[in-house]
Order: sequence, then C-alpha cells, then structure tokens
Amino acid sequence: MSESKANSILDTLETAFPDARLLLDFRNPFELLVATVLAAQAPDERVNQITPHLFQRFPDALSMAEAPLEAIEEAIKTVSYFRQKARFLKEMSKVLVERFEGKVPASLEELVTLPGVGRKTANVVLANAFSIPALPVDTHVARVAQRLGLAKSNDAEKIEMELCAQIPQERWIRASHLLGFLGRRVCKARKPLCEQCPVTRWCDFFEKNR
DNA sequence: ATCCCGAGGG
DNA sequence: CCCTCTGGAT
Repeated sequence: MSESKANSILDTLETAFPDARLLLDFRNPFELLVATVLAAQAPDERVNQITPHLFQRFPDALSMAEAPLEAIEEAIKTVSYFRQKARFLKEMSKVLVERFEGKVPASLEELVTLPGVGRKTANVVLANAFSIPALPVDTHVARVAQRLGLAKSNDAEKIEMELCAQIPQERWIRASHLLGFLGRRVCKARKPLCEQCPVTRWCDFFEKNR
C-alpha cells in the first residue's frame, strides 16, 4: 500500500470538502472530552444542543466532580445512554481532580485511564484540543478505509495503525476529518452515494459493485 | 430494522 | 472478539 495513494485521496478530498471538520468544535480540552464522551452512539447534533447549558452549569472538572449524579443526568438526559454517561462523567471528573490537578492530560496513555474514555475518544482529544498528531478511527473512518483499500483489518486499532503507516504524520488530524466527513455524508454504510463520491477511482468497493 | 464519530466487561 | 449498555430518529 503506497503512501502516494493515500496522499492522492486526501488531496482530492481536501479539494472536494474544504470545510470538513469535527462537528464537536471545542478547543477547551475538558469541553471536547465531555462532548466526545456524550457523542458515543449519539448524533453530534443532539450533543451540540445541550452543551451550552451543560458547560454553563459544569464549566470544569471540579464542578462536575462535586455535582450530584442526578444533576448530571438531568443535564444530559436527551442523549443515548445518559445514565451510564452521567456516571462516566462524574467518575472521570473525579479522576481528573484527584490525579491530574483538574486538567485533561495530553497523552494517550493517561487519557485512556479515564472512565468512559477509550482509544477513539482519547485520540479525538489529542488531535483537536491539543493539536497532537493522532488519527481517531470511528466506524465511519474504518468503513471508508476498508472500502478504499487503505486497511484490511476489521479492528479499529489495527486500522488506525494501517492508516498511520500510509499517511504522513502531519496529515493525520486532517485525514480523520476528511475520511470521517466522507463516511458520514457520502460513503454511508447502507446506501453509499457513489455517484457523489470524488474518490471512486481509488475505491475497491466501487469497482466491485459497478 | 438500523443507525448514531464507543466503551467496558466477559 | 462478542455482547451489552439504552434512546430517539429514520
């Protein structure tokens, strides 16, 4: 698998979708971390709907760590798994206060020790709050990578490694935005809109199904 | 029924 | 790796 193929795909996507970006547009690490935890298996639009009030009420790890669980549940009750997530957020905030001086750590190893934070969420925070090279692989990025022949594995972590091996480090963050955007808007799981896709000339999936 | 930018436990 | 968690929209 050549690096030039991945670069060509990214160049084409950048031209086609210059505005592709993370839908959860928070630079504050704590806010991005919380929003990303909430966004697991829930539409980003619904998360963006509640975050203004949520961060007014709980602006930092300390206020969330000290809040009653019921108060957090009430503030996020419109998102999926809100009880489980409220528990994660409170426990996560307590760990931030007790072990990280109330600040979000800027390393993968530390981030994944936080309750409710897995590899994908950790990479989102690293890339978008700290501008540290990382390539978060969600279901969309994974699917697109497989269809384009950029990854052969089914495991998200292995797909991340396969992508990182083919994409220059300085493009990892942008690659996650572009591949994610393509996956959400065009290269859908169910009914992919191949006629709208700018990168079909590199796509195994398109070749096979035409 | 299936999807939504998953994580944790078995 | 597979299952569950759990809720609303399409």
